Amino acid sequence: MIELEQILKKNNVKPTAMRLLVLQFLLNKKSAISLTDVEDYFVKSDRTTLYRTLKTFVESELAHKIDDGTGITKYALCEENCHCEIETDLHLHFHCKLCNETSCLTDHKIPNISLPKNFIAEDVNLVVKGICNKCNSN
Amino acid sequence: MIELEQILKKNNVKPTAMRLLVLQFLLNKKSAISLTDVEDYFVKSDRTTLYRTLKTFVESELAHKIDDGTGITKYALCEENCHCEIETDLHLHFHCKLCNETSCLTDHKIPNISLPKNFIAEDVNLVVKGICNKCNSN
DNA sequence: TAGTGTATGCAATGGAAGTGCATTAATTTG
DNA sequence: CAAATTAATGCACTTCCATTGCATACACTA
Ligand SMILES: [Mn+2]
Ligand SMILES: [Mn+2]
Ligand SMILES: [Zn+2]
Ligand SMILES: [Zn+2]
Repeated sequence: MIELEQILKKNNVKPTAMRLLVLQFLLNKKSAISLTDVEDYFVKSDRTTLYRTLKTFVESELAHKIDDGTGITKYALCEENCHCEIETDLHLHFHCKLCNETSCLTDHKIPNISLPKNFIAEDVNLVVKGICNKCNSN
Repeated sequence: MIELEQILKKNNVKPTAMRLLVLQFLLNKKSAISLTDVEDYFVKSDRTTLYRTLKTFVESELAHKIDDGTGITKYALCEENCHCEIETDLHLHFHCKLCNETSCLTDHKIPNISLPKNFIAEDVNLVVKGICNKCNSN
């Protein structure tokens, strides 16, 4: 678990006990998680602490926030060397209506969007809703 | 203003006084509006009525809901013959960080999104945030 | 005109994000 | 090591918006 510490330190986040645990939790998840998910798992910790832990992760570019349209903010760890850049890092997010899971399709980068004259793009959010591969095979 | 009635009737919405007024309000707006926008304009009407009016419009495909990432639901009238179909009707939405306005770029349809094997797309939300043409020229 | 269904208004609820402040833990400094 | 400073945590509270329940008013039909 020294590795966990390294990850945090690399991003200039002090490795507190709580942060290590939340990081581990995130690492184990293949799909994006909500604050409530973390809260339900770490029942003994305070919601605010968990909230701020996630916030810290996002601010230090360890994780990114996902607005999947459900109204509940999701979080997922960033890929190695991600800086959430619009051209290189931003990717498609998929929300399954059946299992209700949101996942990062990191291989599917946001396509180039042409905008009308004089519009400047600084951020893009692309969410596809539908049925995921797991639910589709049932 | 008989035209307004026609629009509502065409979509099987009974043309009450309130609905006609809200429809007119939407027609006059070039950018998307929030429930609070409507509420601020029609100060004498109840918020719930306005809320349900917008809901009715969305359900009868007269308008569409827009999740622009601000956390505040926006509404805009649909184009003629729109059925909010994923291939033909869904379009790009732009949110300006400066003037805080969200607009429908109806000429910019959602590009074809390739998904991994066995994923089914049923809905897509594409929002670009940045600086709009008006704010850019200042 | 009576009766039925829909629309409206008011009050209350719910869910989630975010903040203020006191307390505790960690770190720095003398 | 002890005192002082800084950072992290926990608890209570707030805010904001979406949504619902229910009573009343209105519109339309038989
Ligand atoms: Mn992602
Ligand atoms: Mn639109
Ligand atoms: Zn699924
Ligand atoms: Zn603008």
